[in-house]
Amino acid sequence: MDAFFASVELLRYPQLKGLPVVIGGGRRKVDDLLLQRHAGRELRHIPIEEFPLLKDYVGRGVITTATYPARQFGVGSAMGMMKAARLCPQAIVLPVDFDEVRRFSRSFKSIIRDIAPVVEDRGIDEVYIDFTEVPGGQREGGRVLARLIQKAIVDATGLTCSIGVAPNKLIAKMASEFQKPNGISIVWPEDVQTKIWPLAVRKINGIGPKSEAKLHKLHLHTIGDIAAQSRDWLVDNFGQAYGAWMHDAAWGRDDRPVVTESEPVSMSRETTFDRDLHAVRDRAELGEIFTDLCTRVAEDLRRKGYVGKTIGIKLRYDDFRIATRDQTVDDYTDDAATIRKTAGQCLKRVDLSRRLRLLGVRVGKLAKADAIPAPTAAVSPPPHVAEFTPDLFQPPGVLADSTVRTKTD
DNA sequence: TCTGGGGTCCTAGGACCC
DNA sequence: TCTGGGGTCCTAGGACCC
Repeated sequence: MDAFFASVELLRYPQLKGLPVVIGGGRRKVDDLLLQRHAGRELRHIPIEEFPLLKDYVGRGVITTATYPARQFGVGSAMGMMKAARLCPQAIVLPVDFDEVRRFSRSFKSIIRDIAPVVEDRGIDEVYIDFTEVPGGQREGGRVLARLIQKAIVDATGLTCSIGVAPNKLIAKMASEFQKPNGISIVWPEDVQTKIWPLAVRKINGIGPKSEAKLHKLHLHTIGDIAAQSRDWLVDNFGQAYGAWMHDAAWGRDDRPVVTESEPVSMSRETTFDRDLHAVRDRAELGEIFTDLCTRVAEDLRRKGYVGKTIGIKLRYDDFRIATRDQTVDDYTDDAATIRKTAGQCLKRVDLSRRLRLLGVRVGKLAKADAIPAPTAAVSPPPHVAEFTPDLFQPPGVLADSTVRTKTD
């Protein structure tokens, strides 16, 4: 989908069309006042001058989506709001309306599935579609079907998308970027040398900032530069799995299927604080946030019908270092109090002397709740078992955690 | 003036088992 | 007295993606 979050907002505020608009920042920080002032009035009649501007933004958010006019100023996804404000102070800023975005996400995906049923979910604004067996899917190299999908989506939602058609997911993903916005691009196997090899290595889905930096250090800048290396050389420099994959990717080889169904692996909630917090000095505030995160993860699990048995925490320190701890318990759970207790034990095993900017809670090793029999009290060990088995080789702070493991003693 | 939130997958060492 | 080769699970960190 083209500039998805921003496009969804433009449906409500068509008066902003053609202007630099960015979506992002904290929830409800930006336009509550605006909406209050205009309660009962049609949103498309709110004067442009009354929308909040990026230069007035304060906070720690990043940009989720920028409209194409805003991108001309160098503003883009994942950029900090403060930096964006310097590049384009006059941009209008709106918060993310997740409920609305999810509504449109479900809508465009369902429209696609009605036309071509083999669809792989790739997040809120992206899918892979298998054209192979769709009637007419091969006409004009897929262009006819791509046009049909674009038209069906724009007719139903008013939103545009860009489509890449290629022999595999790897090339299709790159092709989808060629004609943005509202474009279609067809890439044939024989086009790899002319259309793919000149591109920067970073355009490969799977090469991120770290690998890009390493490739640059080795004087490889384009995908063609990678393709010119031997498989063995790439394996020597990037490891067996990644090196071999990189070689295949540079040659446009990818045999991954379009996967239509998958089970979640983990669910988590995390939050960045308005200001950095200290475990001791801001104990009460942190405690509240912690409980809230556990409650919300538990709600997510129940709403979606899952239970999990690996419970973990994530911290981000003021210097941006990340620490994670997790612990696998004996019984699957979706209970907020259980999650909080176990996550609390994880918290004791991590350095809390530094100030924190983020706290997160995660539940992994998920299973469908209805596939797991409810745990019975009878299988729990008597409490005294735990009390008499302290582990002398662990530092004092870790003792609490050893009590949980004693069932296996 | 720094840099969100929700995910997946991979690696690597250690415990433990047969 | 010196010591195998599988395998799985757990944990921590990290790269990457949308």
